[in-house]
Order: sequence, then C-alpha cells, then structure tokens
Amino acid sequence: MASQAEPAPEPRIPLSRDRVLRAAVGIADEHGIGALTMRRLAEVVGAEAMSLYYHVSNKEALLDGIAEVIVQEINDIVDQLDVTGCGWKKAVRQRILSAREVLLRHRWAPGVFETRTTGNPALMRYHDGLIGLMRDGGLSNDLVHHALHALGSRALGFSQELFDPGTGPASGADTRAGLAGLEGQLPNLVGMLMEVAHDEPDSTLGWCDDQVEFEFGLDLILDGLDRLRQTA
Amino acid sequence: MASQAEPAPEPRIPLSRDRVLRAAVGIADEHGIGALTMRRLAEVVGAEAMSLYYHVSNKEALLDGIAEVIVQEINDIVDQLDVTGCGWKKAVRQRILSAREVLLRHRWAPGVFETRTTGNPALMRYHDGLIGLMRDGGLSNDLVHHALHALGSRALGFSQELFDPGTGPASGADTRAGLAGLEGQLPNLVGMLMEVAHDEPDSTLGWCDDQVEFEFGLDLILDGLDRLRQTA
DNA sequence: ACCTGAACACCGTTCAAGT
DNA sequence: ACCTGAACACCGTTCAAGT
Repeated sequence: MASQAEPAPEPRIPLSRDRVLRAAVGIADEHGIGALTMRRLAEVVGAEAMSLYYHVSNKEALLDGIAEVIVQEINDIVDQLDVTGCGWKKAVRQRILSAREVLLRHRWAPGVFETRTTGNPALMRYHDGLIGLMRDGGLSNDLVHHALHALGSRALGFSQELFDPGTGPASGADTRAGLAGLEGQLPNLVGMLMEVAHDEPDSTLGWCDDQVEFEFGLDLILDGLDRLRQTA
Repeated sequence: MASQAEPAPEPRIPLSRDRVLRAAVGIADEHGIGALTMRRLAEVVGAEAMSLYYHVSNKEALLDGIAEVIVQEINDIVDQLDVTGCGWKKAVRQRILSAREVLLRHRWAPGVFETRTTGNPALMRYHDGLIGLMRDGGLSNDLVHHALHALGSRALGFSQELFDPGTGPASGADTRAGLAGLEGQLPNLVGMLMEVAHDEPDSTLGWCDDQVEFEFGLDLILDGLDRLRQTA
C-alpha cells in the first residue's frame, strides 16, 4: 500500500520574492486583478498571509513588483528584436507592437501601470531603448522628449478606451436597434455608428477592431513626429 | 437663555441621489478618491452608511454617478463655447482644452473614468458634440471614428503619464546628480533628460510642463487627422 | 417612502511569538 | 533567517426592523 496521501507537497519549495511575484501574476492572469488579495496569494503559494510580508513589504510593493515583472517580460522580447537598417519609424513601431502582445496576455497590467507612481526600473530600461531608436533615426532630444509624452501609454503598447458604445452581448443588429431610440439626443454619434457598423457588417471583433485602431493612432503619431523631424 | 445647543442641524436636509453624489465629489476633491468610503460619505451627509443604499445601489453605481457629474460639468461649459467659423481643428481643440480645465479641478476623475465600464450618458453627449464638430469640418464618419480611437482619453482632456522621471521633491540639480549614477545603464534616457532639463533651467513646473506636452500631443493628432481629411 | 442597528464576510496589516 | 496565530481597524453590504 502507498503511504498516507499528503494533499499539498508544494509548500516544500521555500518562499521567495520571485516566487511570490510570479504567483501573483498567475492569479491576476487567471482570475483578474480583483482576485489578487494577500490571503489568496498566500494560499496559492502554500503559506499564511503574514509570511508574504517577509518577502514584500506591503501590497503596494507587491503591485510595483508585478508591474516590473511584466515590463521585464516585455524587455526580454524587444531586446531580441533585430531592427538594423529598417528606419526609425518601423523600428519603434515593431518594438511597441511587440510590447502590446505581452500586454494582451496580461490584460490587467495596463490598469496596474496606471496606478504606479514610483519609478519602475524595467520601464526606464524599456524607454531607454525606445529613446535610442529615435535618436538613431535622427530625432533631437527635444523632439524625443515630446514624442514620449505624445505617445504616453501607447509607448508601452496600450491605450485605454474611455467608452465602447458597441460593447456587450448585443449583436450588430441589436446594437443598431438600440441606437435608433437615441437618434434624437445623439444624432452625430448614432449616425457615425450606423455607418461604421454597416461598413464591417460581420467583423468578428465587433463594430471596431482594437488592434486596427491602436495601429491607426500609433501611425498617426509616428508619421507626425517624422514630419517634424524632417522640418527641424 | 438660548435653547439647548443642537450640534448638527445640517441633517435636516433630506437625502437625495443628487446630494449624495455632490457630497461624494466634494470628498474626492478635498481628500482624494481613496478617502471616498460609504461610511465617510454618510458622515459628511449627516446619515448612516446604510441610508446611502437607498439612493445609490452600491459603490460601483456611486462611482458611475460621480463620473457622470463631472462630465456634466464639462458639458455645461463646452456647450456654451462659440466656435462658429473658426475651423474644425480649432473648435475641437478648444472643446478639449476646456474639458481639461474641468479635470484639473477634479484630478481624481481620470482615474475613475478609466475604471468605468458601463456607458455614461453624459460622456456620450460629450462625444456626440465632438463628432458634430468634426463632421462639420468635413471629416467622414469613418475618419471621425478613427479619430475618436486615436484621441482616446485625450478627447476628454487627459492623458495619463506612465512615469515621470523628474518627479519628486528633488530640485533640477538634485535630479541631475541622481541621473549621473544611472548613465551607464540608461545612456539614452539620461542623455535626453540632461539636455531637456538644461533647456528650461528654471521652469516652475519642473523638467517638463504637462500642459505644453498635452497640447503638443493633441496638435500632433489633430494635424495628422486634418492631413488625412485633405487627402481623402 | 425613507432611514437605521446589528451583523457578516472580507480586506490589509501589526505584533509578539514560534522554529 | 524565515514563518505563523491571534488580533485590530477598516471595508462594502445584507437584512430585518423601525418611522
């Protein structure tokens, strides 16, 4: 006969800051950032909640930590990109879209980034590389500085939408029916949505494709910067 | 002799959804969004915490409500703007910068907007007006749609910064001293900051002026859209 | 209809104590 | 050094009860 079943052999592995952060990222990935509590994190890691405080000073520091883990994941990818001789715009574009792919695997991350106030070393390294690509492309430090502000969170691969008028379980037809009732109050918005929705009647991603829109906005900014570079 | 002192005559005024929301905005304005708890809000309004649930179904609804109050404040202002015959770009620019002024009085609002998922009627009215200005300027519905995505939160007058390398109580000199130690790891970032900081040695608003940068990014986008309008 | 008291489930966190 | 149990102060919220 086998020996008595031991239900949780996992806690054998000693706790560490790294293991705590990875577990926290796992919880956020699987159940959303709202599910990330100290007690639940402790449970996943096979310890008591209070043990976590030995490896991470408090929850704010935990959030700082997982934000940095994600940016490190981004850095690992973009640092391997080969962008020699393809123009600064294409190089920057590729770097940003690669970062975006990482964020699409950690959809809670943008929300966490926005709440972090303390400097994130990995984020600084990311920006350092981005600045380098622009400098190599001939942009002045002054223009690069403006560029970083203009890009904002887009530099890291995301841009939060303020509202999504087409969201929800409603199909395109339902959406259009619901819109009809608002036509009196919101003539321009309804008119636009009717036309845009009609343009892509069976788009899988709904009335607008976020990836397409992200790239539109990104290119609009990059093209504008390139034009300023030329006139300078 | 006067009658016995009654310490709190305020609770005479009956509760109402409107009063609750205004009090909530007041708390957030004065003490930050973190100070807005149901218990504290009840105290300010002269009632028990549970009474609030009669006027607002839960805290999420409360946040939805105060977000809408702020957008209404914006609408009240931008609806009075006279932009007849000044070109779509200037009209849009003026509308957005006016919205921004409201947000500068409620600095917690952007953070709340980003967490709201349900449709905000006042926000839809705001966008309806914005769309109208663009349509009048000759932009197609398709281009206007792209424009709204490209602008993102900038349409409402804010753009969150991912990090601010020059933030803190450090003076320009202190910042530059601290940067020197990082020059090896972050050559491009440090190089840029040294030069930009030097350009405006005594800028009151620190190493970069947010309002200037906001307008730079806004104009970059508006100019790009106008160029697309012309070629279309 | 409007408001409340007591109670519940859940947070993050402190602190003294264990090995 | 690393981990824990008990406890504290604070959340949002339910529910039955008051007027």
